[in-house]
Amino acid sequence: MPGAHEATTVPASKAVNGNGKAKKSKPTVKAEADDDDDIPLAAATKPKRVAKKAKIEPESDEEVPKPKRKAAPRKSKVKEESDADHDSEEDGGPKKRKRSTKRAKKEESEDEVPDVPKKKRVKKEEDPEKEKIRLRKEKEKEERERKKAEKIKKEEEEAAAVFRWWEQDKKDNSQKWTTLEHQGVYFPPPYEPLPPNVKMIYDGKTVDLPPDSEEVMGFYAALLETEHAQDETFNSNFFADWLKVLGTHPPRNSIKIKAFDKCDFRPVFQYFEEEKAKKKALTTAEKKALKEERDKIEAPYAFCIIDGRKEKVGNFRIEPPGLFRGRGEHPRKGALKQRVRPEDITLNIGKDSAIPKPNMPGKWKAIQHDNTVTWLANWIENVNQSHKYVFLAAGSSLKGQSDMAKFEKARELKDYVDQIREDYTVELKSKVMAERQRATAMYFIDKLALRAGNEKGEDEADTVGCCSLRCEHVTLEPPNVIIFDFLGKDSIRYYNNPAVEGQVFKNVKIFKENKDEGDPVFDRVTTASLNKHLNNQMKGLTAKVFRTYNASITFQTLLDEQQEKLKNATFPEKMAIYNAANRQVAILCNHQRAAPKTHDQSMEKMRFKIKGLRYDRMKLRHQLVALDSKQYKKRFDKEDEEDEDSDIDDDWIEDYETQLEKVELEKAMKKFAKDNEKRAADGQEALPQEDLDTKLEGIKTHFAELAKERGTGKAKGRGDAEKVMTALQKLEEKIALQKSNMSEKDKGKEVALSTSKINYLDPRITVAWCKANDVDVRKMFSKTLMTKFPWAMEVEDDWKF
DNA sequence: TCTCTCGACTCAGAAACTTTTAG
DNA sequence: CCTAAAAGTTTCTGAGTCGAGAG
Repeated sequence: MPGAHEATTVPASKAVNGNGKAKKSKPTVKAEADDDDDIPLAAATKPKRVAKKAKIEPESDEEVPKPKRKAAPRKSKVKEESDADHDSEEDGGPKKRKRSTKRAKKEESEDEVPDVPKKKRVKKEEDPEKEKIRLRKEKEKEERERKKAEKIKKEEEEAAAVFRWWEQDKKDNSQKWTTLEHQGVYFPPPYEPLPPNVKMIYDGKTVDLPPDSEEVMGFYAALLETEHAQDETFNSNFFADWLKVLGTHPPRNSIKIKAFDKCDFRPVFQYFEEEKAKKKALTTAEKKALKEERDKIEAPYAFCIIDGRKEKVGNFRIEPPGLFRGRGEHPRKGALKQRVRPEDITLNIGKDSAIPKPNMPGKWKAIQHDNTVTWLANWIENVNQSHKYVFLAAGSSLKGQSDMAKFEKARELKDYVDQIREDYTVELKSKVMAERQRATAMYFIDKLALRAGNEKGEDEADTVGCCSLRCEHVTLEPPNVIIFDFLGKDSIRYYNNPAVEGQVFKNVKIFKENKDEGDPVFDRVTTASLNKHLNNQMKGLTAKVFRTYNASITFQTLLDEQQEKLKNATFPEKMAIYNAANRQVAILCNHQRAAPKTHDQSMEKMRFKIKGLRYDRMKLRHQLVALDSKQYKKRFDKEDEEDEDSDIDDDWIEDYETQLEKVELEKAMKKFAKDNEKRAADGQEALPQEDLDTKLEGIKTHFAELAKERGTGKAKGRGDAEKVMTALQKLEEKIALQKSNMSEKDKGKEVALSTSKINYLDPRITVAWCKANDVDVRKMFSKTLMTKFPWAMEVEDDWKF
């Protein structure tokens, strides 16, 4: 790879290596196009060096994003107080928190149980049956509420129990722990052979496989109706690996498996489906019992003791064997991922800690006591020889610390970013090709939030990032648009056509000259060289810091811009504003998801619903015409109205009304039947049939009237014009809301918000925003996020990124 | 020096599972 | 109120980034 890479870069490399005469390959066309190109080399480099120095002493105070500490005025005190009552937790105040929280917790949890049984005696008059039902319901409701409250209490307790590392002064970071105890890893249960009647078929004959080869066959059978089974690479990798297993574990009924096409895995697939259905059919209680049992077995593995504190372990379950599911065009997808055994695993544990015993036969590969790393166990996976680790959970102190450090580093960039931008803007015109390329790459990383883009091997999917972009990935569209179209991380397509600065456009044009589609755009830049340069500009700065910085600063800015709208907003409105900002960041970072399978369908549903609302609105308008046509004319523009509702024609109305009528008739009948059932159960006489008949007749008459109104532009009024106006108003709002919901939903169908929320948005932005706008943070952060970000929860409402 | 490889960590979307909402 | 579907959350594990050290 490296060799090939070098070989393809001839023209540009010559240009640069020539150093003094670097110019020579460039020429001609563009020389006259950009005059600024001939700044002498010395001049181009010198100011940069000066600038660099200046940067290291952070004397530069003139950055733009200045809205720091005092920017936002305190939000209304009143609100803060009034909503504080339910969470006594949070207003414990910063000072006494440490001691008091723990104690308070205990007390609360103790005296919380007794106050439950209170509803017991209720008037026993009226209908005893009804009374019973009512009682039961109330109890259930109480129960639910109690559970909810308990859950919240528990959560708060857990929160109170976390080690408040962010209040300590942090020191040396190279040592990650002093003592470390843990239970090792949890191996999945051994393979259980299929029941004897479940067999795959080869060339029309059932195959009697021994467990080892049957297991691998089952891995594939389970995927029969997924995309994987349609993939040639996947199939051939699977088949090759399975044949190897079959070599040592051949069918017991001496069938020779040779051709993939002759394999029929369907019976096994069907068996799996049945098992799945059985599992799904279990009652809630049964499922719960199973889960409890599992949790009990796993409990010892779920926590470790680090420096004397109990903390959660992340992925202590060893990955079960299966078929490797690489993303995109991964050449190894479908390969057999073998069962991991104790012999594969190295444990990292404290010197004085007891060595755990594996939960399956075998001995650990090795035991080490390296406290400069954070992992508890590691092994090398057989498909790509990649290292796998067991780490602590996201909410642990170790992870929390580095997470916070990441955001602090990104915030530090605020103080440098202006200078850095200035520098690379100058370097965009550098005579030194390497510098010019680097500056251009930095421009993309900064403006477009591209990833660094390391080199990749032959045995991986062909994806790229900034530094590894190839000519085929960027298309120039004069005067200044660059079209990016490439597969990035996880083979997710990045497509964007930003207008760029003229110099950047020119540069890319130069970089692409005399190269083939498959040649790198930046042949003189590597992620290592780029990061080295960035580190010179700011200690600890790397390409990925820009992504964090840009995501968070964008988010903060967007939220700040919406501040006005938030003043009197309802909760859903606030939520919408927050999510809109979140979405914009996700788009910047190109975080995608597969559109939900049911998306189109649910869009159609919404559209239909809105049309129904518009029908209702039309009827109301027609009522108004009948009641007070002057008022109507005053309020509505006939043209507009007809325009928007042009799809509501008489045919559609007829269909719709027929449908409505049918539904209503059915509803009435159902209700009648149900009422009678109930009465029968209560020993009462059934309602007379004519009750129903009258009702049905009424409905029919109503719809007959509607049918008559069709096309007249008028409708029978109910109530006065005033009332109709009010109803109309409400309906308008409802329609607008539904429409906006629909368009938001559609816009967001392929955008994944979660990735940025978890990894890129400084949680303190959210916490401060929630405090300032009187929103419960738990509405914006799921439980896991809450436990992931304990360090962010105490910022003031005016905190800014 | 510079490049290459290894190791350890963050970040990524899909799948599985759970809770909420709609009908 | 009950069920089914949708929405939301958590788990899973693959795919990146990037520093360090060897050659």
